[in-house]
Amino acid sequence: MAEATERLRRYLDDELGECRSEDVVARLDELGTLEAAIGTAQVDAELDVLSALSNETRYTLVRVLVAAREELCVCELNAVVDVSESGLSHGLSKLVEAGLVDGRKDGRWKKYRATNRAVALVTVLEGSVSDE
Amino acid sequence: MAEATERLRRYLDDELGECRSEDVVARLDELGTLEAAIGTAQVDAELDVLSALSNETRYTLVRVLVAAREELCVCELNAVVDVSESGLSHGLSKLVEAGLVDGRKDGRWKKYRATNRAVALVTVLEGSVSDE
DNA sequence: CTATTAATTGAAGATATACTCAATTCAGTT
DNA sequence: AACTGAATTGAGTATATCTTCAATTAATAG
Repeated sequence: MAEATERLRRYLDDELGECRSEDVVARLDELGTLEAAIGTAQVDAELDVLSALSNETRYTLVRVLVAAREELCVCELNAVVDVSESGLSHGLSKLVEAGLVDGRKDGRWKKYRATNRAVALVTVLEGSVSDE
Repeated sequence: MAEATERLRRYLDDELGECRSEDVVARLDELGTLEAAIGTAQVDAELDVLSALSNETRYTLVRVLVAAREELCVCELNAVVDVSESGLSHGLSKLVEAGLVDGRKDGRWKKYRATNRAVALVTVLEGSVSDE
C-alpha cells in the first residue's frame, strides 16, 4: 500500500509539476468518491445480473425469449439449448433470481417470458457489439 | 432427444387441441429460426463482453472509469480495486479485449478510459437494476 | 389412490476463472 | 550502457461455476 501510494505521488508530481502529501491525499479522496458514488448493494445486484447473463446456455435462453416476444414452455426451451432438462431448470432459476425472466405455472406446464430488464440489456448489447 | 420431442408433442396437443407430426416439426422449425436469427459469432462477441464485465474487480474498474469521464492512470486505478498490480493488469487487459476500455501509453505511465460501449452498458444496467 | 409426466432440487465431479508470484518488457534516468 | 520504475506476461494454485445424475415435488390421468 505504501508502495502504491509512493507511485501515485510520483505520478502526480509528473502531472502537476509538483506534489505534496496533501495532493496525494486529495487525489485518493477523489478516487474514493468516484467509487463510493456507486452503492455496494447496487453493484452486487448488477453483478448478479451480469453473472446470470454471462453463460452461453443462459444467454441463449434470454435471447430466444426476447426474440420470441411471448412466453415459451420449458419443453420448448429444451429444444433451444444443449443441456439436460436439469441444466435447463438450473439456468432458468438463475435467470429468475436475476430478474431477467418471469416464470408462470400453467397446469402441468411451466412457461417463461423475458422481462423488460432482459429486453433492455439485450437491445443495448446487440447494438453496441454489432458495430465492432 | 426423442424423449424431449415427445413431450413437445404432448404440449402442442394440449395447446392446439390436436397435434400431428408436422405440427411438431413446424414448431421446432420456428424455435430454430428464433435461435438462428442471432448469429453465432455475434453471440460469442456479446458473451465475451458479458464475461469481462461479470467480475467484481473488472466491473468496479469500468464503473469508476465511466464515472470519472476521463482517462485514469494504472497507478490511480490501483487505489480503487483490491488486487495486486498484476491482477489489475490482467483485468484491464481483459476489458480491452472486450472493447470496454481503451489504453494509451503516456511516457512511462499508462492510462485507460472507458469506451462508449462501456458507458452504454453501465447506463442501462444502472437504470434497469435501480428500479428493483 | 396409484401411475405418469413436467419440472425442480441437491450433491458431486469436471471445467473454467481469478488471483498471486516471479520473471520480463518497455521507458526514462543517471 | 547500466539502473530504476511502470506495467505486462506466464505459470501455478485456489476458488467458483457449470453440468449431470438421482431423488423429489406437483399436477393430471386412469
